Amino acid sequence: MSGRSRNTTRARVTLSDVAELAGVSVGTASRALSGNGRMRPETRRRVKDAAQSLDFRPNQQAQSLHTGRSWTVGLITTDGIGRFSIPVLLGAEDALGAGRISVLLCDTRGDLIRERHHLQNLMDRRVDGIIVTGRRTDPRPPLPGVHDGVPVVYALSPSTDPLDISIVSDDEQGCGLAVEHLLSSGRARIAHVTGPAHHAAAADRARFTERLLNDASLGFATGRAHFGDWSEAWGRRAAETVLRAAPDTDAFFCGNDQIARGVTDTLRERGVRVPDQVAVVGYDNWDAMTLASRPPLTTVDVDLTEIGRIAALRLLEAIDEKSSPGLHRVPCRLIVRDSA
Amino acid sequence: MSGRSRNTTRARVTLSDVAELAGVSVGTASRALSGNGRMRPETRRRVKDAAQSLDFRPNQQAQSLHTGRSWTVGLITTDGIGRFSIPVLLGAEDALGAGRISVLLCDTRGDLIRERHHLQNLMDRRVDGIIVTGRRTDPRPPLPGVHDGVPVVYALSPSTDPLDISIVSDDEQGCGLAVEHLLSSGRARIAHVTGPAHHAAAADRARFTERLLNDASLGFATGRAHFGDWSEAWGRRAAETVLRAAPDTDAFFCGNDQIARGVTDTLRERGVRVPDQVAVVGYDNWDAMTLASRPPLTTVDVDLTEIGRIAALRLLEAIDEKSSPGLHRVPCRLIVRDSA
DNA sequence: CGCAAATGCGCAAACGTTTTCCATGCCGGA
DNA sequence: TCCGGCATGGAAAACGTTTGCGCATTTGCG
Repeated sequence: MSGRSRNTTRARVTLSDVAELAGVSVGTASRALSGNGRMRPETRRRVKDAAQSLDFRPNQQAQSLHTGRSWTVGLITTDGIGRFSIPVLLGAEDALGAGRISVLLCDTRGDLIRERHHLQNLMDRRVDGIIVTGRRTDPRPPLPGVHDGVPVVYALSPSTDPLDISIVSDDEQGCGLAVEHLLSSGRARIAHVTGPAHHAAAADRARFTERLLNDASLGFATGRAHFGDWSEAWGRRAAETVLRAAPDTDAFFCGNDQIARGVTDTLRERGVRVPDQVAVVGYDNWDAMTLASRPPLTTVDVDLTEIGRIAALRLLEAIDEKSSPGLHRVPCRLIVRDSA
Repeated sequence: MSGRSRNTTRARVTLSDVAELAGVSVGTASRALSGNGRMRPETRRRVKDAAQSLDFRPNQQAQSLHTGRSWTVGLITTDGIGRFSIPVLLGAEDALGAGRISVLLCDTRGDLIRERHHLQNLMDRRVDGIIVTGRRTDPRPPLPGVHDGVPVVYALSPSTDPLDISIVSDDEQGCGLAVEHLLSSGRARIAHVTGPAHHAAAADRARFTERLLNDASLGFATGRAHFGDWSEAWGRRAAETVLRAAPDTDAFFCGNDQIARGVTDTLRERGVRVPDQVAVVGYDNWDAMTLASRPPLTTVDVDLTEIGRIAALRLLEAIDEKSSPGLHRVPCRLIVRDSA
């Protein structure tokens, strides 16, 4: 056996090795490989063959140093990396990875010190752009101290500055899908159970839903939205409350899937048939909840991956100076299962 | 208002700007800031002051080009970025970010082509090391074509090559915790419900559990482990089966929390009191399942964050040539809640 | 066949650092 | 007074690319 360890390739090959083998200068070799400059086809061939036979790969650091582009973007997630930021991240990585751009991951865990530190690091590395994302849909203050020419896109949590580029979910349209679906299947006594009132996701959805019901000359079955937390336990409790306050309720529209599942459990245990007697619609389309629920939940899918993808595309535009500032809303989709 | 957009700082400052302001040469400025070389304290001060007043930050790309270290590691996740790889990733990012090392994220989505592509990209960027992680605990073939001197650590899914550095969860010890807990609380008719037999996580845990029961002169309550999938629905069905086959079963040890929750639901609906009559123990400590379950689940916590952290530390060692090859097992913890 | 234009390719600067080597200038000691 | 040695800091090479410039050499056209 050779002394070289397994799974390895030979030491690093530089452009000058290629040039030497091809019998040309480094400059020519560079132009031959990049396609720039005019030269005899035969020369180009010779260089390309040399590069191939040596398995040459250009040193990105050297390239970046010279061109000023690092082909890297920073992805800052503020609220830990969780169920919401992952799909966004995936969508972004997908759109960026299609080109030669890589993603530097930074988790700030909601800590401003850490955020500044990571930001500084990203600037030092000369990233071409930055995507900021977070768990909550509440607006967040813009990143402080970003250098000129480094564009930033906010995904999921928009920036408070309307001139920044932000990509968010279209909650209003999402609520529209749910309400529409319930109304068109003949429901008219709709209750709304959701998360904490101080979360934008809860407050906004409640507001939109109320307006939509009003537009149909209806209101909440219980006269108000029920704010609590995002848990199944709250869903279970709230369902009891609603059934007591408005026994003729024929539908629950819930602020997320966990609440919806809790509601469904209470209904089933009380012998209320879903969806025959009461319909239930969730929000988020979280498989682990919607599929395990009995019956599986009809829900509003916030297309997080698409949000990430669009954020990445917008960032690429901005990097190419084709900026398009402002807020962009990504539509939701209704996933119809058995609960409504 | 100035023409400069908000939230920005002045154009990039280089070391030569600093040197000029301090009235020294670039070389001297470099030494002054890095602490290398001897020089008059006053000169060093002058340079440092200049650097500070200009808000100088060295260009990482230039540094890396010269020193050969990129202060970057690649994190390849093979199975999409999911519930299991996230905490690993977080732990790694945590341990690495403490230094000046950043993480380049690569998601291969189980595609070998994509894996090669990402790997190539990481090599081109001259990463200092690579962490490979995946959703499954099944061993995976080592990364092909890694250059000499670029260490690789496998987290969660070990490499099939025992000479590679792999960090995995200690399933045997984890099962020990669960079985121990059940036995010491007087259970003796223990059933085991778990995922697909062709998943290492399922097969291993079943094997370990059986051995542990045998050590206590016991066996599975139903005489065998029950393999299915990782879902609640399977847990619900399996519970029925077990209760029919061995009505005197007094405990369920489940391969994950979803199955455990399903089991618990069936038990409750059949009027079996948990944990009074039958105890239930899950695996993974997935909050969304364990806390929403009624009662909340006692479970084995696979310390994924710790796995990520240790993987990062091992990688750092390997980068500094203090390699420690082989498999390393991270112990689990038992989280006792109300179900057992 | 001669001249201008086009083509092909090498040279060297540049990107922003780090580091090696070397030239000062100053000290003390002989 | 002269010299060795040390402290200080400058010049320049190096890392591996890209690219502007200019010199040959070929080509085109009259």
